[in-house]
Amino acid sequence: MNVEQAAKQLEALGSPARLRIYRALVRAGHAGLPVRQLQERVGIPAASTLSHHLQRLVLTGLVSQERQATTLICRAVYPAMDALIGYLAEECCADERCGATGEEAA
Amino acid sequence: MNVEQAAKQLEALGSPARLRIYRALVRAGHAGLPVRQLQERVGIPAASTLSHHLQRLVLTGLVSQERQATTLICRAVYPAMDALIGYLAEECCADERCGATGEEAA
DNA sequence: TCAATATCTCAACACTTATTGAGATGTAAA
DNA sequence: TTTACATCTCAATAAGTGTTGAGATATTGA
Repeated sequence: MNVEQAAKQLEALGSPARLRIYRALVRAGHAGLPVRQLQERVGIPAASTLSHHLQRLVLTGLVSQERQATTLICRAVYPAMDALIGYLAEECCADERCGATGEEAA
Repeated sequence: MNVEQAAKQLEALGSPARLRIYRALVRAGHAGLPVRQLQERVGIPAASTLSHHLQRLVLTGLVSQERQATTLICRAVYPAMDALIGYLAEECCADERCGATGEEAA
C-alpha cells in the first residue's frame, strides 16, 4: 500500500453516499446485496447515481460485484479495508512504533 | 462519530497531497512543523496551494495550528485519527463484533 | 521607518464530481 | 416473440476542487 493508493481508497470512502453504501455492504456480510436492495437501503433516488458511486468503489478495490442472471450482487472486499486501516495505523498514527517507517523518509 | 463526519475526514485525507501532508505531520511528532518546512517536505510548489490543503485538514479537525510569532506550527491531532480508525474498524470492518452495530440498522 | 520574512486571501482557470432522465443492453418468463 | 425487469451507458448540467500568481497582513530586525 502506497500513498497514492491509500488516498484513492480514502477518497472513494470520503463521500457520505459512498460511505453509506460501503457500510451497508459490510453489514450485509458475505451474502452481499443486489444493487436494487442497496439502492433502497441507502436511499439514493436514481439508479444511475448509485451505479456511478458503485463504480468508484469497485475501481478502488473496496467492493466487488458478481452477476447472477439479471441481478448484480455487490460485496464489501474485507481485505481491502483491513489493508487501508493497517496503512493508516502504521503510517499515520501516533503509536510508538510509528514516526520512522522509512518508506519515504524525506 | 457519525457517517457525515467520518466521510468528511476521509475526504480530507483522500488526496495524495493532503495525505502526504498529514503523514509528514505525524512523523514530525509532538513538535509539529512550520508551514514552510512542511512545504519543502511534501514538495508543494505554491504556498497558497499548501495553505488551501491545510485549511481543509484543520477544518475537519485532523490538524491543529499554533502561531509562534510569524511562523505557524502545524500538528497532527492524534485523537482524531484514532477516532476515525475506530469508526472504520467498528462500522466498516468484517470482524465478528461487526455487522449489527445498531446505529442505523435500516 | 524600511525591508525582509511567513503566511494568508483573493480571483481566475481548468478539471473533476454528483446528480439526473432517457434510452440501451441483456436475461427471464409468459 | 413479447413483455417485464435489472442495471448500465450516455449526455447534460450544476457544483466543487486543485493550482497558481498577485497582493494583503502581520511580525521582526536594521
